[in-house]
Amino acid sequence: MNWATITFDWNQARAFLVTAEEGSLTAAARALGQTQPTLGRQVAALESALGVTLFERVGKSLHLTGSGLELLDHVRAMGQAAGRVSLTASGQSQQIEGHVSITASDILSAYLLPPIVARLRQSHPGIVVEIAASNAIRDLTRREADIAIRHLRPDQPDLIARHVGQGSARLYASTAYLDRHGRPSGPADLARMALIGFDRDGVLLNHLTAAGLPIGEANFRSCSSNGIVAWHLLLQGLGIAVMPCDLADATPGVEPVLPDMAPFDYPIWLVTHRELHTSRRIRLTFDHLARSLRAGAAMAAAQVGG
Amino acid sequence: MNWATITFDWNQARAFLVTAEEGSLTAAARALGQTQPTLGRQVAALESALGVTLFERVGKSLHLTGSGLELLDHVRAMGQAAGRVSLTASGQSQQIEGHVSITASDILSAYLLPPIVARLRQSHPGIVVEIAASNAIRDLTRREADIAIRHLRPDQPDLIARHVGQGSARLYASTAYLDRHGRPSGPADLARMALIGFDRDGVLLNHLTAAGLPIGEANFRSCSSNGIVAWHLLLQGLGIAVMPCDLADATPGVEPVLPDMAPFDYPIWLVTHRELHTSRRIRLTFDHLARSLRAGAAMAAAQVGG
DNA sequence: CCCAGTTCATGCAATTATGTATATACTAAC
DNA sequence: GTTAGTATATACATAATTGCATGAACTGGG
Repeated sequence: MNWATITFDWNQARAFLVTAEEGSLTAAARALGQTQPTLGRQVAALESALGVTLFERVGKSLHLTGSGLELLDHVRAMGQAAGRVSLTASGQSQQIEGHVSITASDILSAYLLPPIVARLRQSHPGIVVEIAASNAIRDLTRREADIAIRHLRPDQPDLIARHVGQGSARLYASTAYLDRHGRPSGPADLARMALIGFDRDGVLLNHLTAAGLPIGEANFRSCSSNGIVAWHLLLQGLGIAVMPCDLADATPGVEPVLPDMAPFDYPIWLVTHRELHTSRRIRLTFDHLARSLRAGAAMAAAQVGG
Repeated sequence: MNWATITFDWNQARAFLVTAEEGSLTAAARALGQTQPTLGRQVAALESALGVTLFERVGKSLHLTGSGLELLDHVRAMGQAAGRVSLTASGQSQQIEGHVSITASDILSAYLLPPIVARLRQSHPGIVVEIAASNAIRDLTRREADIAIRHLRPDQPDLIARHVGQGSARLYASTAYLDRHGRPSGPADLARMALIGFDRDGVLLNHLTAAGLPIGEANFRSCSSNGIVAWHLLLQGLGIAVMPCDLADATPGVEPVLPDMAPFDYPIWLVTHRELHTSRRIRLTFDHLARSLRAGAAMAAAQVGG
């Protein structure tokens, strides 16, 4: 191998990659945790080292040149390989100390995970947990998180999934709202009531009409893709929403709507990347989450049953 | 993309790659033009950053751990992508100033290229030429040289080849040797004479017996894979060797053996990588070599014919 | 036209990495 | 056992890189 050809500065290549992908030096600096002057100098140094103009400086913004576009392909390949290095390294790392990122829906993140993480950090203070609360599904194969809590069984072969239990959800509203608008005695009464939705694309609507509820788009008077916002809309008496039983049942001033209706059951899956499951630190977190969620789901099931 | 995962130091990754491939920090430092302490610190820093032990320090030598082996695959992919970056960059570079490496057989390198390179450097002082004299075929796809002079038409599709003429070779010996051992009057007389070979694998022998010469392994009394050494063995009167006509005919004290025999003709191909042919600097060198070699071959052909 | 909001470039101080020289440890051969 | 050869670790002075603060230039909106 002719090593002389790869003696350009690889960190400068990374600077170029992130700058090109993010669109500006400032954004790249944000993404990499460096500063804009540093990135600017690194890209300039790479241009000088390779003898190629990568960006055209047209005042404010940087525009990729044709040469830059050609090079970007290969630098992107470097980046993907670097990602695999990082993934494999995390998997191989047998240290307990270190960073673990968990992604889950915002409601789960806010109301279920904190006590679980607290116990984990008590028993293993070296583990630094980052919770990425998001209702968008993070791509574990792109390393957007180490562990994900999902409600669908993942089908990608390079992911490991464990079914840790069943969650239940029902229709809830605040006592104030029900006092004002009356408590529905059967599904038919819902037609005239206000519902709080999660999104605009009607997934929730389809789900509810499939359960035989006589509602339409007009029933959704407010909505938020953020589950916690939806929860607070409910608390403020803006209407009826589907909420996890264990959260709603434990909240004073909130009561189930149509309590005799069967709850919606959803599975809880714990998912991680196959490579990461060999990491002691991540496996430990994974197992702790599995135990805690299983216990929590059992407790919630007991609550619902009782 | 989650850039946070690739924020480990990529130069440290390169240090690990070259150290693992070369087998020691010292060798890696040699290969990269750095020093052993630097490489040692970079590898150690990478181990610390990734939380993985890459090498086991058993006294003198470093042994890759299992984790290191796993990671090496992906770091190697980074290196290959880096090589493509470098290749593409050289191709995209429109600068005349810069480095061009040429590989050719040692005889060609020593006796034919220097005046050609001298003229090139006179007209374009910014071009720094490196001549890699080697009878081993360098791999242009691995960027072991920018331009190669070959005697076989290359068949790889990503290489560009131009046929720049025909070279001629004959059997030669020093006048001193022929005075001592007599001048053969026909091919049959060669059986008792000393030949100078290029290598041990008999390629030359096959070539000569195919031409109808009655010789065997026993005729090769001396040999060197280095063509210049073989040439000096000839000059010292150690026997008969196949040599390019334009070199031998221009050397006093050297005369052809069996001058009526048809010369061995071999093609001269100029080869470069498809990517590099878009580079102004390399294309200029390529064209200069093509012109010069074509003229040289024509001149030599005229010499042989006359 | 001006102004807020961004973005890239530059000067300077502090940090960080690098090379030189040297010490130490191991292997192989006589 | 001893010695030459080779490899990795450490101390310190030097060189390079980084971040901060600031300036300059462009975009879009009122």
